[in-house]
Amino acid sequence: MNLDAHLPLPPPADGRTCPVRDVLDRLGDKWSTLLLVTLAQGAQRFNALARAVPDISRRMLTETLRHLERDGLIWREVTPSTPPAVAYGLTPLGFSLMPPLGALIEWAEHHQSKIAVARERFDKLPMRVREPEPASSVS
Amino acid sequence: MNLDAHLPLPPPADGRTCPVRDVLDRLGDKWSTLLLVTLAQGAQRFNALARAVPDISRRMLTETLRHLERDGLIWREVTPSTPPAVAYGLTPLGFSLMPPLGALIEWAEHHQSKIAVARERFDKLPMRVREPEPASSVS
DNA sequence: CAGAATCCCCCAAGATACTG
DNA sequence: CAGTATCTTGGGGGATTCTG
Repeated sequence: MNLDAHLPLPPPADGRTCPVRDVLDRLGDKWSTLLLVTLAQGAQRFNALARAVPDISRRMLTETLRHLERDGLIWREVTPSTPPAVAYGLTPLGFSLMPPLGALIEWAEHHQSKIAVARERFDKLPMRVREPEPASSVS
Repeated sequence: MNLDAHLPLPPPADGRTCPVRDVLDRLGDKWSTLLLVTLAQGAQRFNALARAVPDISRRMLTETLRHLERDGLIWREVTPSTPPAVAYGLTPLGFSLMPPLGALIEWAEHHQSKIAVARERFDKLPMRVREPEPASSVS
């Protein structure tokens, strides 16, 4: 398998100036991915999103949506009625993220059982199997 | 675009029991992705990894490697010589993650400029453009 | 309805020092 | 060389309360 074809990372060593880090860090926070996936099914209003992701606090919902909007991944539309209605949806840029993101999610779904097994095996290891005692033939 | 084809998420709303979260959370931490990508170029020894990723502390390097090993994404091989030599490399499971992960990285590289522009635009917004004063026609 | 503001806690992660 | 052990801090994120 040619990995370079998949991993054209010019500066993989430098973490500070690497712009890829910025993007990946965002996706790595607790709610961004989940919200993007939810919005991929269609534009939603604020409370609809809150219901779709029950365990998110209002604060984090607002904050995460703000970040995603800032990055241009979602749009925000205010209908100034009373009470106001605010809708969110994916931008074209946001939609363009879906295929790779979906692929990653599919990978996770497809291999979750293997990972669970690996974790179980690792955890029941006697803790010193990985560190074989240094042959005590010293005396 | 058919998003369901990319996003077969049975329980997208439940965050606690969703096993996809576990996996994605790991990839979302500060060093996992970078180490996986580095190891994709070939197995490396501990200090070689430390040199390849200069700004990681030894503690985080050890800890992140341990997590990845626990998840079955990388293997760890101890050669009990003096001084000991420990090598790390991707397992088949780890390699299987590379295509989707590489795709995500490519997406990030390809769209970083758009994101940068979006952020700039957002940040120079007068802060109240997004919140038009509610038409006070309520009487 | 859609947030803003505030308080608080936990832990990821850095720095430093020691070891087989 | 390849790690531990300990101390410390920033900020991510929860709970709660207030408002237009």
